[in-house]
Amino acid sequence: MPAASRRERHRAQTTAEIKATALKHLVEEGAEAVALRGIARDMGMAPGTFYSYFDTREALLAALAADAYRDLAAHLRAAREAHPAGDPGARALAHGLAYREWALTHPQEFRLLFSGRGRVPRADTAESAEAEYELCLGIVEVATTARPAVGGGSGGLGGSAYVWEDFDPAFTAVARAAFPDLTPAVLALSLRVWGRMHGLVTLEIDGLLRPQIDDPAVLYRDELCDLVRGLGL
Amino acid sequence: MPAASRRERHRAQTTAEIKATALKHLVEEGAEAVALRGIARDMGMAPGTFYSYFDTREALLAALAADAYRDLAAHLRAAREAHPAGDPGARALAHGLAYREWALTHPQEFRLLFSGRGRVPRADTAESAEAEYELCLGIVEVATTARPAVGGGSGGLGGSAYVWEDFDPAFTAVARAAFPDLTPAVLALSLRVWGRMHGLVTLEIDGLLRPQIDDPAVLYRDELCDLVRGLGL
DNA sequence: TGTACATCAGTGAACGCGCGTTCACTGATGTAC
DNA sequence: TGTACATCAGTGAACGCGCGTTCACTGATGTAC
Repeated sequence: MPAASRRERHRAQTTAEIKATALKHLVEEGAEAVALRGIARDMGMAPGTFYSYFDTREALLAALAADAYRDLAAHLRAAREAHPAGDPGARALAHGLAYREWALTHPQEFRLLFSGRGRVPRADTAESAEAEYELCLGIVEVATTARPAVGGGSGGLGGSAYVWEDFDPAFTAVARAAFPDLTPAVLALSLRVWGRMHGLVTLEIDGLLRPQIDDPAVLYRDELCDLVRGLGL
Repeated sequence: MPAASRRERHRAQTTAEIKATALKHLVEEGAEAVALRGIARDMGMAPGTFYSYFDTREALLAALAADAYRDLAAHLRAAREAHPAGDPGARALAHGLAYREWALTHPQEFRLLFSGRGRVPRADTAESAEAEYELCLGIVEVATTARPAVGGGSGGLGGSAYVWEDFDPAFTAVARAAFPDLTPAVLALSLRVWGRMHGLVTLEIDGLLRPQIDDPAVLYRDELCDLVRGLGL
């Protein structure tokens, strides 16, 4: 592969600058405030130039979303891996705490990823779908460490019987490749675990917890501890 | 009180029509699509007329949100009251199922209430604050029925020690008036219960569950059953 | 190494759109005597 | 009951804004011979 040409390097650089400028607007004012003209203005370029780099405004937002997914997934993985594999409880707890931490420090990105899909860009490229999967796989990793009690014991996280057909084939293929011991029950459990983390965090981000309780952190930690206990870790 | 004048009746009627038209747009296209000019167009009136009825676009959205809160709270209460007070487990389960049901049948209203506060109108009138409280009180009602195990037993939903000062005084005043036996621990528990219901429902509404699991209803029901069991009901 | 051609980032103007809000004004409804 | 005045819903035009996207064109960078 030959060294990147001047054009190629410049192109990559400008693409990055567009994304960086867009991200600035996203962070400061939210996704609706990410406007081609605003970005062009900030960069001192003509509005039309944008279309040399992205097909459409949606494509830009999709790119930002893919980046955010990767960033979040990396943050969660780092949190997990700060604890030894032999202590799955600590890893699960760390993952959960990191989820809230990232959401609080990146509220607009969090909203971009999780709020109001349909009007916000879907992951269409293979690249961003991969990033989305990676996030789920992190939770699956946590769930796979759960102890037998999970199966349906009266104390643990019981549930209905699940079979592979209940899930998206593309996703299960990836998940089973990553975790050979995975069972449908554990996959279902993963989604429930995600739901538990997501509920309190979303309520807090959207300002629905704050007015009523001073310190949502304590509440969230309690919930996570319960969760870890429920997983038998 | 004298009978409403012709003007008053007409005013009430037009206000209702504006809200109804706005709601139609909200339901069909989302909150961003609720536009004064669009509403005026639909109603065959001049754009400026709107300002005889609402101070601003935000005020209209706040009114819609207050209505939605009331509707949701009523739906949940009806679900609870379909079961006898002597069966708190059934009431709790019904409340939880009704939460998802309402969200699925009113996704845009659900988003209006819970997504991206800050850019969406806050409840500013005493009226809409009341509607917001009512929703919380429904969950508190569920939580107050929880059995002693809640206190911190290893099997139930344990947690940190909470005191009244951890919560918003205005809210606790209302809540304690409604439920004299209420303790800080139960109030904290209420918020956690809300979080559990909210997490999976939000993920589903935002399309994050669907791609991966075919039938989120089963998952959600499992989660609720676990919750009810955790509450000792 | 130098020339001829292709590529494509970037320009600047324009298209067409819809929005929230304001304002001077008309005309019907309500009120006071 | 009738007249004089106040209220206020409703009009229609305008203000000023920003947006996404397209298009004919310039000029620099890259490629082939």
